[in-house]
Amino acid sequence: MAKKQNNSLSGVKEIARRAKVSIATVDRVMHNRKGVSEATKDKINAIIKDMGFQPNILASRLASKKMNRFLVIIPQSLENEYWEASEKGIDRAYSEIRQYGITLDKLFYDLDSRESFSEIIHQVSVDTYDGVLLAPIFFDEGVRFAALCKQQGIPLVFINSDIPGEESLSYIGPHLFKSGYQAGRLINYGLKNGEVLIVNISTEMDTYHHLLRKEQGFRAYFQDHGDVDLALFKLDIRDTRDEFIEKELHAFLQQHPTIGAIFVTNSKVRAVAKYFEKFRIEKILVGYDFIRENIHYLQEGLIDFLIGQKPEEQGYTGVMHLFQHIVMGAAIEKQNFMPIDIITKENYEFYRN
Amino acid sequence: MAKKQNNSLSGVKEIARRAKVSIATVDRVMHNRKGVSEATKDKINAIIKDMGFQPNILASRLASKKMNRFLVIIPQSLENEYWEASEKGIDRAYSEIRQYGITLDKLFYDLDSRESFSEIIHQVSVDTYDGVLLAPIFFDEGVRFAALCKQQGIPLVFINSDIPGEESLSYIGPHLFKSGYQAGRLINYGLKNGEVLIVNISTEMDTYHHLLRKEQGFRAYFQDHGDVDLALFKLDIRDTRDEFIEKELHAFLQQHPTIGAIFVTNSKVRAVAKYFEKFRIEKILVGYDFIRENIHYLQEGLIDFLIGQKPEEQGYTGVMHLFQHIVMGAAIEKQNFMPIDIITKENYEFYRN
DNA sequence: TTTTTAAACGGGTACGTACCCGTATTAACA
DNA sequence: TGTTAATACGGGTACGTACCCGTTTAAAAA
Repeated sequence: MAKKQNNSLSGVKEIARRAKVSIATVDRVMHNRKGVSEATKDKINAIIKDMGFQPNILASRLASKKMNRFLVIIPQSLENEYWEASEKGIDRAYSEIRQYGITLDKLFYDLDSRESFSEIIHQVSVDTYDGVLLAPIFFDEGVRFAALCKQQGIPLVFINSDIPGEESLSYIGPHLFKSGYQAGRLINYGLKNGEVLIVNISTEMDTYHHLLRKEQGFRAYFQDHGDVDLALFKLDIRDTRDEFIEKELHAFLQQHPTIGAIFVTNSKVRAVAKYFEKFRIEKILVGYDFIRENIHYLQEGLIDFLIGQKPEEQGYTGVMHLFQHIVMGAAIEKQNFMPIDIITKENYEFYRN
Repeated sequence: MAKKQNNSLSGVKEIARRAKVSIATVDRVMHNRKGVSEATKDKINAIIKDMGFQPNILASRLASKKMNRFLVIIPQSLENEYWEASEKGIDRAYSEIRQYGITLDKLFYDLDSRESFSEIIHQVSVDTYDGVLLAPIFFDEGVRFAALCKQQGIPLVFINSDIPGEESLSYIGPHLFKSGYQAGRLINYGLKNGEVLIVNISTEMDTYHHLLRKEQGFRAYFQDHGDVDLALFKLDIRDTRDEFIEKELHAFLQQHPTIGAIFVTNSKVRAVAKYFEKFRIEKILVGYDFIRENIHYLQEGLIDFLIGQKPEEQGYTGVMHLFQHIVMGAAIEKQNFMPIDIITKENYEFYRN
């Protein structure tokens, strides 16, 4: 069963023995510190390569006692299941790596307040951190913050939404355009007759911009499949209160009774489902995010498909990327798109966000 | 940036100081070894609880040098992408935990040969292992092996297919019935007219049994949704060669030209797609597994949906469960169903198996 | 040549825990 | 009371790596 190890022919000690130098010198080479002649450096590197030597991370972390500080800046998760999941993923990652000497600070901003974000990035001293995870909802401020990190040489990981041109360690999040494209397919596949309506529900301009990308993907699907010549209607709702949404929807659908399917570009699909329930409307309904109310309407059969964006995994992966890069010195994929998950009444119970 | 730790008010040393005993005694209590009086044991336990002490796993593993041996028994992955993925997941998990002093042996049997499996379980000395991961394709032999492990007190994890009544640490794999149910939904949602055909392609009885569970789920969907009164046809093909499959399919479809959708209960869906391609047939086609050929036909638009069973994750999770339980002493979920992933032409590029 | 100075390297200790081995303490029995 | 034997405990070393500090060696300057 559980036995003891035997090998003393591995590790830095063995390398030192083979190279006829001390452990300290091997160590210097491994961390490319100065104080080693080119000759011995080459010899040691050759031996390391030959042995396929992998340093013992346990011993390494134990001995170094190096502490790394990570900073996380995400929207408040209060009453927001999506960001709650994201934070959960962050916490899960943290619990796995804290024993490696990581500390993690979390800062939250208000999803509806650009100022709250601005405030945070002005108050925090980024240079006290070794890595930052950011959900850059607000574009301009995000750009400024990224520039700051770059200048300080601090690795920055984006989750949920990307700021393309900006330098960053990696992006982890959905491919908005293609998830909209996927929604197009799902609706086109099932639609027997009638027209299609796209609904954007948002008050903030920045978040609206994300919805537009999904809408573009959605429209692209129907353009690419012109065999079905279908009218695509669009409705922008600038208020997130249920009554307001209901009113706008109702007005629109009175005017366009032939609508057969609705695509809601975010998690507010629940409000549309609620409206459907109230007026006993049966249309194809597709929206976003694995959150309680949406799942409820999925069960009820009012929502046909939800597209999941894996916020939990985004948070987890984001922190892990920082860890892999900063602590383990590993190379990181620059673009890391989440899978476009299709959630239905039949498979939601097995779904992992 | 990266600084040093400061705390010397944690760890066994601090416990020893508070309890006015030596580190060795604290250690004895923590591993409940004998040689400690009840009084001091209680005192130390109280302090541990009070401090909320968590032993440093790094130091612990480093010092103990305890080796754990895991055994993995799965089908040969040669020319089988599904099991190839599974093995990849196992290897990924192994590479993450090997530094904790784990060694892992892999044994492979032939998916088409019950004897090859029988042979393995008779030759291996299970008692030299601390945990076993098994893909129990062959039912009876699986039962026997599970009994053996139970008798020896060795934790056993099943992946891919479960042996219900049997004692095991956990099961990790798909919910066959519900994945079939999901397929039913997908077909019913998209089917404009025509009838539905279920195709089982398998030569081995044991694997056929798994297909049956999916078929049952599929049928259940149509029973639960009687509003669509639809004929469900069924075709069993007992040979996995493409020509044979083509012939059987062709014969059947000549007789039943009104079939509008086909559900193939395993990864052999590629053969049906190939047939569709050859004869330029356009019907809804749903099948299983994220493997190269299937993806190809997905791209071509010949397969509409693939249901993924996450073999890579199954393998990974399986090994990790053993590790969590045996090394970390953590509690493990007994049932661990994989998500029922829906893969389409639009989202396959982001899919992770 | 001698002195200065930097480069190149080795010795040794520490990280937090595991566990061997030896000793002090106490109980049990002759 | 002395002897034995178990019980209770402490000292100390090891795990593999990091890194401080000191010493040797060689090159440059005097």
